[in-house]
Amino acid sequence: MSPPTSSYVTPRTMSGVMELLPLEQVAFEGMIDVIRREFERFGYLPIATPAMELTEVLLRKTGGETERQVYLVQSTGSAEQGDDPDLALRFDLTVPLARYVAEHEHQLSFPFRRHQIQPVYRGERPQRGRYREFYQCDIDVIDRNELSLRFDAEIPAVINSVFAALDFGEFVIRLNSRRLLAGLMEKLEIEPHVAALRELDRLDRQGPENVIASLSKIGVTNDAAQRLLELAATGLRTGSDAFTLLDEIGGDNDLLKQGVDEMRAVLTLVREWGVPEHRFGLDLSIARGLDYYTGTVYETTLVAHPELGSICSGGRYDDLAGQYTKSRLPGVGISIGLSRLFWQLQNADLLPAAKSTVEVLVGLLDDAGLPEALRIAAELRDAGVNTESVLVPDRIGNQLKFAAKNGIDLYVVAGENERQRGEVLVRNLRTQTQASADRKDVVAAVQAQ
RNA sequence: GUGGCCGUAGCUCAGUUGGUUAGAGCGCCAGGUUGUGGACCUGGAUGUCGGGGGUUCGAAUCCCCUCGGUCACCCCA
Repeated sequence: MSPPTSSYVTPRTMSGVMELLPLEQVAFEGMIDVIRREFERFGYLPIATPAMELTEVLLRKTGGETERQVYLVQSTGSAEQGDDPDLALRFDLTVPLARYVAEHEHQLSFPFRRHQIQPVYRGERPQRGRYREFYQCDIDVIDRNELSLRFDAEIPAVINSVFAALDFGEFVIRLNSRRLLAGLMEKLEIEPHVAALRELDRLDRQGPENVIASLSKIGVTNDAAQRLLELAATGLRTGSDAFTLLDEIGGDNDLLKQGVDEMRAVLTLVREWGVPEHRFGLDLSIARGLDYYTGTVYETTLVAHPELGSICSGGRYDDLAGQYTKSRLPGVGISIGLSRLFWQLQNADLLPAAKSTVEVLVGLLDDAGLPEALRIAAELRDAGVNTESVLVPDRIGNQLKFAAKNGIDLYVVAGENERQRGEVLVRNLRTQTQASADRKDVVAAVQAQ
C-alpha cells in the first residue's frame, strides 16, 4: 500500500474496528456510564475477565461455527518453536462468565448478579455495523441448582430502566420461550428442534417462502411448517393480547404446557416489576440462534427504528457451566452490543450534539496574565469544574473557535482590561451571551451558567 | 469460509471514443478582524489516479495479476 520510496507507513487501522474521535468517545463513554449506573441500581456487581483465555477453556463448549470465528493468540517465541496457540481472545462475555463462576464458586454469593462491560473479538468478515472488536454490556444472574423464574422477569425490568435512561425513544422488549417453541414443534411433529429453531429465527431475514423451503429440507412437512409460521406471524402481542395468545396455544403436551405456563408467569411478573405494558410482550418469532438458551429469550427493538434490529438480546440457560464443574449453575442474562448500537444511533442521527468533558476553557490573551489565569483555573477545578487552560496567548477569536470546535460551552478570560478592573469575562458559547463578574465571584459566575 | 461490486485529494465524487502541466464540492490551514467562535470573502496546501506487469507514439481510462475496501450469505451484537 505505501510507496516504496516513502519512509512512512500508511497510518490505518484494520477494518472492522471502531476508533472514535474525542467527542465521539465522550458520547460513547457517556452511554457506558448510564448503562453501568442502571445495572448497579439493580444490584449487579462489576467483574472483568482477561481478554485472553486458555484455548481449552474457551473452546470447550462451542461447536464448529464459533470456533471458526475465534482469534487464536500466540507469542512470536511460541510460534517460532512450532507450538500450537494455547490462548484465544474471548468472543463473548458469557463463556468467560461460566468459567469465572465455576472457578470462584466458593467465594461468590448466590444468586450472583454480575455486570461486565468489555470488548470481545470475532474473526468475521466485517460488515455494516459489525465489528471484529466490539463492546458488550452484559448482565447475568447465576444461581445454584435452581434459578427462580422471577429472575426471568427482573431482566426486562433492568432493560427497561437502561433504555429509558439512555433516552433514544420508545422501545419494546420481545419475550418468548424456547421451551414453548419446543413444545409447539412436538405438537406439530417437527423433529429436529434445534435446526428448526434456527430456521424460525431467520424468518425476518429470509421471508416465509425460503424458511418453508429450508424446513422441508430438514424433513418438516409443508403443513407443519405452514402452521408454525402462522403462529410466528402473529408477531408482537402486548398486554392482555399476549395472554389470549397463550390461551389459544393451550397445552397439548407436557413441554408445551410447561412453556406456556412459564411464559404466562414471566409476563405477569414483568408487569409486577413495573415495566409499562407497551414496552414488553410475547413474540413467538423470537427464537435466538444460540443453542445454549433453554427457556425465556429476549430481544429489544427501537419502535421508531425497527431496521436497526435487536439492540439487546439474551435468555435463560439451564446449565451455564456444565463444561467446567459438576455444580449445576442455571442463569439468565442479556447483552447489549454497544459498539453496533452506537454506530447505528450515530448513523440514524439519534445521538445528541457532541459535548466535551471540558466544561470551561480559561483563556489567555497576554503573557502577563498567565499567573492569574492559572489561579482562576485552579479555583474552578477546586470547585469541581473540569477546566482546560490556554497556556500560550493567542487571538481571542481563535480561542473561541477552539472552544466551539471542541464542544466546550464556557469561556472565561481575564485580559489586561479585566485585570485592571478586578473582573473576569464569562462567555457562554451556547447561548452566545457574556457578562463580566467580579474576580472573586468567578466560580459562582461559572456555576450560574 | 462462499459469492457480487468498487479502488482518482482527509471525505463525497467528476474526468467526454485512450490525447498536453488531473478537477469540483465539503473539510483543513492562513489572512480579512494585533479582545469575540459556527456566517461571509480572499488565498493556500494535499494526489507516484491502490500496487505491479502488459498493450500503445501516448493509459486515471484497455488487458492480466495482486493488494485493499465494501455488500450479501453463513453467523451474530
